[in-house]
Amino acid sequence: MNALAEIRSRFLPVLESHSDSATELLGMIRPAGDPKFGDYQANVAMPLGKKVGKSPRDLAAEIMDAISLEGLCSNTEVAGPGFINLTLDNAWLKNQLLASLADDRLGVEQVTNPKTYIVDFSSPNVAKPMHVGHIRSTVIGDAIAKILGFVGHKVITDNHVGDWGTQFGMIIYGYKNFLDPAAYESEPVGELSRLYRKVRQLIDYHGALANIDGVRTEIDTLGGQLEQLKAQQAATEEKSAVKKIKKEISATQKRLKAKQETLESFEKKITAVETGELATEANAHPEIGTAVLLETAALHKGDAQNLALWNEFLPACREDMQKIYRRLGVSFDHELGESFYNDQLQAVVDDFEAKGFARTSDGALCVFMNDYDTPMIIRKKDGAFLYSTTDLATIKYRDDEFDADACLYVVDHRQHEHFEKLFDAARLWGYTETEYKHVAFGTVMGDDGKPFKTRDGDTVGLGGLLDDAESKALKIAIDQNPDLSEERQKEIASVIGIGGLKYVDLSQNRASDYEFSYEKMLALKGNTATYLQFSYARIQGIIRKTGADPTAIRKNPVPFEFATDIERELAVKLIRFSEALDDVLVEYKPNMLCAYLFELTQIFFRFLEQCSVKDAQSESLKQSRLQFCDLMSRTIQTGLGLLGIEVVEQM
RNA sequence: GCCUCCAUAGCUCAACUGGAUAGAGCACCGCUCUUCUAAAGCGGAUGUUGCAGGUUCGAGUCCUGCUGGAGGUACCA
Repeated sequence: MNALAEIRSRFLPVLESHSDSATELLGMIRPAGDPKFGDYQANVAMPLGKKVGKSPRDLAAEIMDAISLEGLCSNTEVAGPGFINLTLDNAWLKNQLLASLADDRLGVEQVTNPKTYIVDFSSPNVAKPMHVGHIRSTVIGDAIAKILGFVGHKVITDNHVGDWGTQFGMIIYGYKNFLDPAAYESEPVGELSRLYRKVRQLIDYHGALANIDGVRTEIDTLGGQLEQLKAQQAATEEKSAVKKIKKEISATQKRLKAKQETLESFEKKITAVETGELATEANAHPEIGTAVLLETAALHKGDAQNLALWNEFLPACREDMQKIYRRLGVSFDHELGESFYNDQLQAVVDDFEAKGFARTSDGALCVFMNDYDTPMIIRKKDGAFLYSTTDLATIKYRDDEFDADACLYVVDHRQHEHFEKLFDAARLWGYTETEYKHVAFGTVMGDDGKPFKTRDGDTVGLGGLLDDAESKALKIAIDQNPDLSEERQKEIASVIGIGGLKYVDLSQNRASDYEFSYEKMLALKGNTATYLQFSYARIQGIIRKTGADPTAIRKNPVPFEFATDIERELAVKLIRFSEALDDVLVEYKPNMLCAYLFELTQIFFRFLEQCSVKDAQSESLKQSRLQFCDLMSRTIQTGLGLLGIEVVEQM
């Protein structure tokens, strides 16, 4: 049973007698901010007192007279301006612990009104090298899906793979012009990836070459403007005018800086090609940019050769992706990529046109919506469809097939506006029953404070990062467990290494951008998965050493004992597992569960320091502590499991 | 220009959506292993929550303005 929910349900009738918005007030009953105030606190009296014109303290007293917390709270007090502090009854707590001990679900009740959720996550582009930025959607989406499922919802996961985009035009062009047949024979994906990078580089080169003079001119112009503005500033005396000029100066400086950065990156791209081996090839393929677009267009129109190549490339690319997913332990119910929707796009566009939701503007078919300056384009003027079109088709397909109550898109926050438009368009189209939600997450930044990009050579790809995480964990695993077999050591290293990597993404508020740090990704100390996993392994050690049988512990429990304060503290935290899951689902924030597990583990390690199991003063206390250990190990295992992180018996 | 998000300890981040004295980890300095795994525990300090106002019993959180950063902004995804 969820203690918070139980307290709230006891408050509800009393609050209803004082206010019409009792349900809202329930949100003001929450875990106590400080243990000295008890376990929970109700902050309802302050706003309510104001509303009904009573002193909050009097009202709090009145509420407490009317309420029945019999058997649930042993102590209540009104404090400060009108806080109601609540302390759980120890007998009630012990009963809850016993109930959780006997329950596979650790006392977490299933929701009474299960819904169907589609969780759309990961969605990488195949055939493009994956980097560390791609891991975020995958682990966050996976965790949200698992948690939704655990609390009793029906969950359908779908990986909306990018398997139909321009990158295939590039690879096809590369295949036709630069293929190394031997390399392709022995390592097809590696060769395709090389072709992708090469074509990308040549396109960037020609793009830079074509635009660099323009950028130089712009820089000159901006520089001139800046001089003028500065002269103006010096000649102006009136305050508001000076302020205005200052603002323009700073805006101009900003633009100038941006242009200079562009210039630098152009220069880099040009030198990289001209001083390298690519120079002659660059000259031989001056029209590579348009050529690639033509290859892509041909593919989309069903050109036999390109389609055959695409069919040849795709399985290998997908298999390469699956290797990463297998290592991450992530799987999907569906992997309906963009190509899957290809033959449905025309119908979507026709429908929008027929119903008058879209009209042609500047040659493109556009959906105009009130809240936006720019329309959502669903067909380009060259007749090609876009991401938006595919997304609309996906909405329709999912509605036909799955009839979900909600659809969550776990995607980078840079696509915020795209999704706002998409959801509006979907509602316009008639999909008003489903709740669409963009579960956005922050960008992974490089150490320069700019979005993380794979730079050639000096950054590890995703696979390499996983290797490093495992090999670093392996060193410590060998050091710590010299007697274990090599196989076991490797298994431990994999669980610890991968778990640590995932935990970095999960433990942060998903909304924040975060700075990629190699050290942080591979850290095994502090607030990391390793810390949590270690508590589990410790418990397994205790169970081994004491010769206890976990099944027997659960089947024949003794009453829990609180011989020390820390045991009660641990008890309170353990029964809050269910609250932590609720907290995650309010805003789909897995870091709420990480924070819970971390705090729980901190308490647990203090418990271990203070409370010997083996040398407990009495047999009954020893049993009680074994029961704590069992509950703890299952809470960690389940909690980490919901985050997609495994545990090991020994480490 | 317009729109969205962000600014918290030296660093990386939390803060249960308006609650009581803003918390962790990292890094740094000590201490604790013949006693269930030291991948642990204990102790040590650091803050005008970017700036200026406002709203109220109460603001890191809400509103206004400013400064600084990131992203988006008609045919990329």
